[in-house]
Amino acid sequence: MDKYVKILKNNHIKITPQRLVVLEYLDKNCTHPTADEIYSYLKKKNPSLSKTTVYNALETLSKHRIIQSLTISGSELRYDIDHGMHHHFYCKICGNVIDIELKCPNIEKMKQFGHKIDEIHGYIKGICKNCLKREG
Amino acid sequence: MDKYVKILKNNHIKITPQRLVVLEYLDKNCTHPTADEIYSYLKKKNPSLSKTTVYNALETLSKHRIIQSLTISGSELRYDIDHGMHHHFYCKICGNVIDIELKCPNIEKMKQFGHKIDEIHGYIKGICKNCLKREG
DNA sequence: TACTAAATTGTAATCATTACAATTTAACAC
DNA sequence: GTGTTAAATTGTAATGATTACAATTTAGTA
Repeated sequence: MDKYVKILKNNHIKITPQRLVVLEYLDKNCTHPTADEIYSYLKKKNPSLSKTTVYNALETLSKHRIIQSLTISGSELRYDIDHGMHHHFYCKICGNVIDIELKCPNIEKMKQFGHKIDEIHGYIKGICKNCLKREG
Repeated sequence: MDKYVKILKNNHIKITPQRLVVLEYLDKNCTHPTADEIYSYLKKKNPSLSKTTVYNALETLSKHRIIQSLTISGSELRYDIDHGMHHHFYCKICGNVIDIELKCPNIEKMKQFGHKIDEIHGYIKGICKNCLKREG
């Protein structure tokens, strides 16, 4: 069975072609795209696709923890296939979001506060390696 | 000399009453308010205050690292006096943002990636202690 | 194959933030 | 103190991401 069909089935999510292409896009493009970037790309091969559907699919997938939304840029949400704990770096110049493969050693300590923890995000902001080189 | 005047002077920021009240508000209210919350409150005693001015003041103060903006909620920016490294907890039910006084032990490890690091944000999302109690 | 709840679609609305032009003011020189 | 000027403030209009909603279509099941 198709990989993405299986993921939706396992999560008891109704299988639709729209959800499948959104999920596939996120699985194959680790660029942390915005909803609009996903929509614009998929629209080419799926002309009937609606942007609202992309938003709906992203919400459904997020709810089931298949993907996660990143608030790192502050002006729009970006999306990421959920592949284990890692952090993110946001470059203020080029706007790219880069995975930072570090675990958070604080997770255990968080428990002491008594809140129920669902998500942990580590956002680092600055200027990326490439932009540093280019800008001198 | 007034505490807030001194902060602006030290940062070579032109002193205006609008900037002073915004800074004072953030210093005295550690509730991580939105621009609109700051504006609404200050407007009462400063009827001529414009929301654009609040945004401008927040941007100026952020640029000089006197305050920082939090992208934790995803739908609006929240502001915080910059009082040393700490994390933030966002309650998905009541919307409150709570300080989490934990240092990030990863800061040293970040250097290996070669990016210039300006800001580090630790965002934890879930359900806060109070909402857990209330909702059972 | 038919049924039904749920998903998709397109349009319109919302809301935080930014752009911009006109007016006012802080800081500085005299 | 007064005059000058660049910068700040103000109000309005524009932008842009996201959400609301109603009509249509469809996935999953009997």
